[in-house]
Amino acid sequence: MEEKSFFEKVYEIARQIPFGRICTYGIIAKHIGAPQAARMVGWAMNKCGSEKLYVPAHRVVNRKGLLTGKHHFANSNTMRELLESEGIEIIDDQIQNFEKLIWNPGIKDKRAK
DNA sequence: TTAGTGACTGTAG
DNA sequence: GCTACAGCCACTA
Repeated sequence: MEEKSFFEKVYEIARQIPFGRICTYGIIAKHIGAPQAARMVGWAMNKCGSEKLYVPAHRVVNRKGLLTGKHHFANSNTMRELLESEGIEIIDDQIQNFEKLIWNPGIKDKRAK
């Protein structure tokens, strides 16, 4: 069967995040079927940088909307710059209108209420 | 081979 | 409302 690895699933979902939208580790983990394995999602993001895969890790933040993973980018402000270039406002490493920008896998373009 | 770590989340006290 | 603990899977030493 096509049982993709945990990481593969993470990457696939992460790549589905549309422009100007964000997602949380928990949402991705839950979509995979392991809502408590959100830590692995972050670990996968860390690996994706080494694998040189196109994974918008900058669009993945924790449940609070904080850029907890920014430290793993080349520069601490790289993540923020990428998000700002997509029209997302970042203040003090926290996404503004975070709840409105959340994107859920499966939902096409409906803005999360 | 075994043990530890890791960008988190949810529940309980 | 805040703090603390347990759980998940994969990779590295």
